[in-house]
Amino acid sequence: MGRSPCCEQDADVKKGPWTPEEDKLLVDYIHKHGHGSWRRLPKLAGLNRCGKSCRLRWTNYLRPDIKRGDFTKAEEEIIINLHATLGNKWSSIAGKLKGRTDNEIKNYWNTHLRKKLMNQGIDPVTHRPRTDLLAGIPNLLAAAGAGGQLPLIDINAIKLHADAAKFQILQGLIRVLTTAAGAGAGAGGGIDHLMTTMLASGLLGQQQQQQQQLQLQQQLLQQLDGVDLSRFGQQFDGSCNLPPLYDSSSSPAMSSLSPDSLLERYAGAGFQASDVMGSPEIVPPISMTTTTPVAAAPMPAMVAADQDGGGSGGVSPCEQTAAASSSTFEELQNLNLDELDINYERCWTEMLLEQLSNNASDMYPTKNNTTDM
DNA sequence: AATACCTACAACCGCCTTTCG
DNA sequence: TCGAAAGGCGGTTGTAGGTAT
Repeated sequence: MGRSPCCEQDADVKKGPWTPEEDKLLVDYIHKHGHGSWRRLPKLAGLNRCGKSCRLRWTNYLRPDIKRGDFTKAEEEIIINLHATLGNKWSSIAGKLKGRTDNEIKNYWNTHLRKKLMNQGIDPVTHRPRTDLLAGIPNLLAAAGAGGQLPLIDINAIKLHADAAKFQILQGLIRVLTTAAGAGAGAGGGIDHLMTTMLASGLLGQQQQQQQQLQLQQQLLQQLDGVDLSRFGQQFDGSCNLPPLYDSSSSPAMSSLSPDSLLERYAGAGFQASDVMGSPEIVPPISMTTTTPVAAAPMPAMVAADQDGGGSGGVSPCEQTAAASSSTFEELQNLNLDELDINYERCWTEMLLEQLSNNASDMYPTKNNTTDM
């Protein structure tokens, strides 16, 4: 049994935006007498408002120590770091940012930071890389099986989604390094600055844990050394405009693919991906009859499967042609993200391949997914 | 110019915890 | 110790201003 609202008994109290006159009455009264009992304050101050409304107006807007204006980069970093630890404990977060109210931080999170993280490929709830880009694939394939007629699947779009998922994992890590490096230039480097920020924000207890994570990020940075990231045509804080997985405008002859062949193509063949990342348009679907693969580097999960003796039992076509291929994604794929001891439960390739193979084997249980292209 | 839609933010609501007689 | 009042908190809503059609 909850308490009744503080002003329920007085239906005549004013609601809505405060006028400058009301603000002045409230400020003048508090400067003279202090707020005392909030419930009694409105009557004493000559305001037709409920005490709770007066308290909120004072604490969120009129208090003299409130800092107005845009959030700084450093404040953003602190909010993001604290949110990763504390969750939606806005008042606790506000306690670490002088002059900012919980309400202001909450609003800023909901309107700016949440979207910013999403665009960077980071789940704003878990603060880990988003996996939702892969989430639609099982439904897609299930729909193909249930309907009896295979959908129009833009294979290049699937490839693009998968690459974007991987790319966003990189973005998440790179973001930490690049933003910290920019803010802390000349003061001992990005990592040092990040540590300083964390110390300042009261996260001393988390330091060692974070340091371990930073070491992993440094490993990544070493692997990125020499890769010209500007070639990918993406801003690290920008969003990826991904094409739909279905291309409804395509003719069936152009793009109908069984889950089997989809799996084969995705896992074994590789694609000419050099144009994909920089271009927002849908790449024309690959025809079923033009199957000459232009291989990118082998995906680690598939190489591992080959080594286990399953599948082709030998060198895959993509490995045979990898040396001659020229893909924008080669450099990223060669990063061997999967071998990094990153604290993600599963890498993107495992998730994608598992989803694809589960659906394929459900629909075609006896078929063997060998690459024979 | 009118309308619809979107975004940001102030304010409100309802529940929970703390305080106090 | 108990219950009501007061304060605190997080989620949600309302609204003003900006932008697109």
